[in-house]
Amino acid sequence: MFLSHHQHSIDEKGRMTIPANYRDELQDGAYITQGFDQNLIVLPKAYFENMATRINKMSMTNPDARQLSRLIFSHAEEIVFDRAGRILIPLFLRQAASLDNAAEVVGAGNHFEIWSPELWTKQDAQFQDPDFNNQRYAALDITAE
Amino acid sequence: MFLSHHQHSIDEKGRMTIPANYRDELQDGAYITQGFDQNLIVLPKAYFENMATRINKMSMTNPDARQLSRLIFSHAEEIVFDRAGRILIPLFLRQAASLDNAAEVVGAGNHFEIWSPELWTKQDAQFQDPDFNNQRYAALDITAE
DNA sequence: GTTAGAAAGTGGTAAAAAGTGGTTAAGAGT
DNA sequence: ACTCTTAACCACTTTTTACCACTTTCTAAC
Repeated sequence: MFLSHHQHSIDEKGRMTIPANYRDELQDGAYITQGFDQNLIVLPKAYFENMATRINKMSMTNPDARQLSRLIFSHAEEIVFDRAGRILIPLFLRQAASLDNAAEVVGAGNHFEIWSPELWTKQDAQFQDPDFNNQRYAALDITAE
Repeated sequence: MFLSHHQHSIDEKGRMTIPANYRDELQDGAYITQGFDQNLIVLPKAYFENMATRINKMSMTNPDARQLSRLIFSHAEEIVFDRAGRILIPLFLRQAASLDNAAEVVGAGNHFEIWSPELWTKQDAQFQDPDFNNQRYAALDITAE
């Protein structure tokens, strides 16, 4: 499970360290692609393939389905680690997420996201607003059992 | 069951001792995350995973689901004890709860909370006011069975 | 009530791991 | 064959984690 969030640097080559405690879950392979909110998403292989299957099942006559398919697949790449636990983020993905020389790596349960620090700061600020949180949590109906 | 409350210190590294009689219930693992009232909450593993499963089932194409997922997972961490029974509270959580060098550890039944002493004092003062208690809880129904 | 023992809480230190920057080697393309 | 790009490797710095030792508080027995 991908939790917490960490700020890491991106060097001129586009290399970024993946948090050490995330790497185990990516052992069997992983993919990076464009997210829905001007961010990037990284998914373990099994999860990505599951998603791919579902998208492929959608009707090709549905314009939205075609768009979704393009968004995910044409921007996806398999992830490769170097010895120091870094991955190379392709230039087109860095541009898509407005990434420069730093990034926020954000856990999201079964996957994690990569944000530009500026955009993440805005996003995170919302989470400090109690009213906002109450509304979101209400959808969950948290109970002990 | 987590009962009573204790004031403990937080050192420069962010370490805080968990009350000895709380530790047994966290034996199988636990998570710390942001609470609703400018505090932190600590949940036993089963409780947290139950919630996580529900969130992960939601569709990634739903913007609200994505928000909720980020809110919960990016602010949560698994708890690890050192030999002295302490946990490390990450800086971003300490900031979210206005924690400095001391904290109030507050039992809440199936989980417990961590408060800044100042905020807890305010909260606690309300409980000493009979009128406040009477009005506030009238709508909630508590029966033996 | 006093004292001894044990447990809990706190502070500090050293070893290990994580993260970052740079350099060299390999390979593709011209 | 040469140049440019990419990827693997190496070395350093910083942070983190595990361990150790001390002080205080609590418990229990005398």
